[in-house]
Amino acid sequence: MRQRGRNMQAEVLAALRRCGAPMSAYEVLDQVRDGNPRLAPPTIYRALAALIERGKVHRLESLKAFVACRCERHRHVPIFSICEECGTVEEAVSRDITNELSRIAGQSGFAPARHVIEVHGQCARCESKGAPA
Amino acid sequence: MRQRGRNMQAEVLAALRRCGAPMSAYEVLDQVRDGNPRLAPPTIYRALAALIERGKVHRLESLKAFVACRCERHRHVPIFSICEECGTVEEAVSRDITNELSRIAGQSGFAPARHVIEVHGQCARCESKGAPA
DNA sequence: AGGATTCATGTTATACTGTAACCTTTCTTG
DNA sequence: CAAGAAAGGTTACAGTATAACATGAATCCT
Repeated sequence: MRQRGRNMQAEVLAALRRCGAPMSAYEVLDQVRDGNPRLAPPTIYRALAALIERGKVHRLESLKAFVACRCERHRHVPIFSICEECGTVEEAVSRDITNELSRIAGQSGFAPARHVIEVHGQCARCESKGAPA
Repeated sequence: MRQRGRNMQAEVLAALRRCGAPMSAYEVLDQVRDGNPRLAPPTIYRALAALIERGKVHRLESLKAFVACRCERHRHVPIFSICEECGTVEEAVSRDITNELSRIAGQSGFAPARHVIEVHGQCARCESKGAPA
């Protein structure tokens, strides 16, 4: 039951995984369109929203882009390292940070529901290549 | 010298401070436009970019919005708590978190340059009003 | 079976966010 | 004053996202 919805989601997720790097919604659209000539933005955004809901995809807020989740365990708080030279994104997890972050936010009685943690900088590879920060 | 540029920045910053809450660039535009009938987006975006550069304004990536910095000390890493009920935003600082975050990201040789930390949830006030998360 | 219902997707149109590119004005400096 | 630099004006458009309604397939219920 309720199987139809998963098709588009599967195609979108596959496109994101093939790419590996962050993709804009419109890049996903172009990829998925290959098979389906008439695909419009809402379809992609709907699939992305569902995948994010299911923890299969993350949105990189500071890049306006999307990536497939690389962790087996979904339902975690992802920490992204974003290289501004090459665009590579690493996904990490730290219970310490998320706990501490919840604690800080909670000091004023705030109830955290969703964390956005993104670190921009330069990856080891680009740094060693000599590109100055 | 070089004084002209600060006027627009001052108006934009004043608008953000008057408002207190996050504003979209186009909301700022509407505010600042009162005095200057023909003001176009690039002017606002330029002023915002300069203010962000100077640490006077932060961009809330997950809201596509801007707020005046509330801390006296600029050049810190801000941590934002964003209430999804009422839109209120609190700005906090934690050296522990930013250090730990840099450490985590640095494990793979990544050199952090800019941190984005935003926590969505429900503020104490909205929570007590009974709005269920 | 057959109609009602539900839900993903198709479709159209548009709103919102952001910037490229070029021009004009003002200020500074020699 | 001429030359140059920096800010802002202006036009136009690119990129991101969603509202609103139509369509069609699977499911449910009697």
